[in-house]
Amino acid sequence: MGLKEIAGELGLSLTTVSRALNGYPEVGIETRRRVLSAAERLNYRPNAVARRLATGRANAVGVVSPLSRRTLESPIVMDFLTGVSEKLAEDGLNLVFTQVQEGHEREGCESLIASGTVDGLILFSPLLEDERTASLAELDFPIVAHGRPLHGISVPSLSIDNYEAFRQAAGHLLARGHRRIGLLNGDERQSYAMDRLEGVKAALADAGEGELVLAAAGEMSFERGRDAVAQMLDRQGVGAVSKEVSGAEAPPTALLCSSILLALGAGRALRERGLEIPRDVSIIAHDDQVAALPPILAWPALTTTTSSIRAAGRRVAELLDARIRGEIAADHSEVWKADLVERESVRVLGR
Amino acid sequence: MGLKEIAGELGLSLTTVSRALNGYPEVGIETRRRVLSAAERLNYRPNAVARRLATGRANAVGVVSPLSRRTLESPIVMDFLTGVSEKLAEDGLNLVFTQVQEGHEREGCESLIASGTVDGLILFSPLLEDERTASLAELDFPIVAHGRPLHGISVPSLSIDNYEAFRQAAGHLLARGHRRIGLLNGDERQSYAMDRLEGVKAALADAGEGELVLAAAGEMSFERGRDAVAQMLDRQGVGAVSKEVSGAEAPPTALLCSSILLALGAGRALRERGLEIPRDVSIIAHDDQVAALPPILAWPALTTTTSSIRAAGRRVAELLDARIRGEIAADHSEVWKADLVERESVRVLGR
DNA sequence: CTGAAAGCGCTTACAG
DNA sequence: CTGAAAGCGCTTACAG
Repeated sequence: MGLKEIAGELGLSLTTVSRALNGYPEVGIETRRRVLSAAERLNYRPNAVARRLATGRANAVGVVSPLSRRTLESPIVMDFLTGVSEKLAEDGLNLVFTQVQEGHEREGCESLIASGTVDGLILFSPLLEDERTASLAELDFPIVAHGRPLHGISVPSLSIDNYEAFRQAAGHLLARGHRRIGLLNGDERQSYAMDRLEGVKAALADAGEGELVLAAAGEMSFERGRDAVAQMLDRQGVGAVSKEVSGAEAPPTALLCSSILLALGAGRALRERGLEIPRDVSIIAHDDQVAALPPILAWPALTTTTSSIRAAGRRVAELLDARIRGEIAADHSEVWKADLVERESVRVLGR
Repeated sequence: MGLKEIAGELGLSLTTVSRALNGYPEVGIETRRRVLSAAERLNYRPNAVARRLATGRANAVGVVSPLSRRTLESPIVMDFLTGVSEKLAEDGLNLVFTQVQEGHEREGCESLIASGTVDGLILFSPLLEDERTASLAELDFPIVAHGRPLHGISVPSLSIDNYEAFRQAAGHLLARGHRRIGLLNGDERQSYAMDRLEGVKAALADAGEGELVLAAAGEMSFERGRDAVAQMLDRQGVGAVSKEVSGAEAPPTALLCSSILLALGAGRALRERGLEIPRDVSIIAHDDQVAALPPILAWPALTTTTSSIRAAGRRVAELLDARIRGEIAADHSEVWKADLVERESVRVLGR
């Protein structure tokens, strides 16, 4: 069931059979018909490995994602991957998935590249924001990043406008009378989290009033959301929230959360202390539109800044495809706007 | 930076260089040293594609997972994948990930196999339980399944003892005075869900009392959990639950849920109607120990049957490795026991 | 202990 | 429109 068998069967050369199968124009119409039907009949499947070696094209792309940090965000990674693989499947490309220990991203990429098993690489968010992996951009290999690259790296990238999304979200709260705002952010060494922090600050500056009374950064897990809020409340006194004690030491009346999971954790800490959303504390969270974690998981349903991570995955795969074909430049970058979707977790404060 | 360069540099043959690099014993100690240091100096990376073609070994395994049904369970798939990829990374194997449209599992597997890019295949749960993919077992290709294969297929597999887990969970409820039990199950065409249903039935039979008053099967999402319980309550009247009206038409006092997400949805439906867990309804859910979805996501924390899907992923990868090397038989199967972990979602009913 | 040569299954100039 | 031949970068009998 190799090319050779077909050629033998038909009394043709390997060359002709190969060309007929690959749709080269110079093959006679009748010859092509015969080849195609023989291939069908013999259930011929080309050996991708041999083809790779001959053409130098792997027909596969790699996705590199750091292990430990990501695990807690697994639904997000998975939805991204689903988007990527949908698009790749349409184009007949394989997806080689590599999780690497944090800090070993560079090696992971290099060995994938050197092994010749991929034509291009997708970096999931934080990678390019790590100094150690910054040099990957100079590797002269097709790479597309999800996330805004730092350090002046020029890699094609797709990111969402985190700055604007969180500026708008904070503005939304300020317009509804909130003055003490908290931010439960992701790891602020990563651009998306940095941008969100800056966005919140910008909104406060624009408004000329209000302050950021809690700014926690780190892992975006349920536990951390709960712990951060619990700590704050226990330190400042639970009563402070509902009684709206003023002053710098008073807890926030509203929380911006970088993920649904973080918001769920925050909600738990509040509820454990008898506080209610949005009566006592309002919440806006960022929603990657992960099927497994809808904003209605929270009670009440969360107001969110929304952007589909799955659609982003699709688009990143498209961009990588284009990049491999040399159709887009190394500094191509796309920025998607996130939508503010109002639900039930924000209260208008009386004056 | 190929073998040829090193050979040229050192005045050795390709043969010797290749053998030195691959640790063959018949190479002179001094020769090996020189080759190794030259390889290091020239930053030699073997071309995996060429090696594949020459050896017939791909040094990669494929994971095939159906697309649509899985998306809602993405954290589970992802944690499984993480387990698999951890183990594969240790062994220097690549992971080729393929999501296929439901019903196209067979094609997905076949084309991966035919392409020669993988040495073995991992089937994620439901695959082998589909008649169309049953024939894969006869393909004479190393395959390991996660889940209990149906139809007398003999593929090495790892599964958890779903029957026993749910029998025990139902027994736990029966022992605490519950007589009307509901089951929110996954798709019962799949073995894990079938087994859970049977387990519950067995417990009821053992006890000689109690009945299954709600048995819903389908997608394991938050929405479906909520809708199934909402429908039931709205049909039978909310009051019926807390007042513990007896009779066949009365709603369950306890719910067994095949996933945390399902339990969260059920909890939502209850809360929306003013019912509380476990005061009005007790819940036990199955927990795959997915980092993103801990049982404390629910309020109160859920009592669960627990088994790590990530550890299962690791083990499945190990089994596939062994299978590829011919170390285990086609009918090798492992069954893991799930642990019943008590938390706060089960109430003892007064008599 | 080392090397010349064939081969893995394709693709693709090159020649006709 | 078709074919003979070289080549992709390795591995591995086989011979010495």
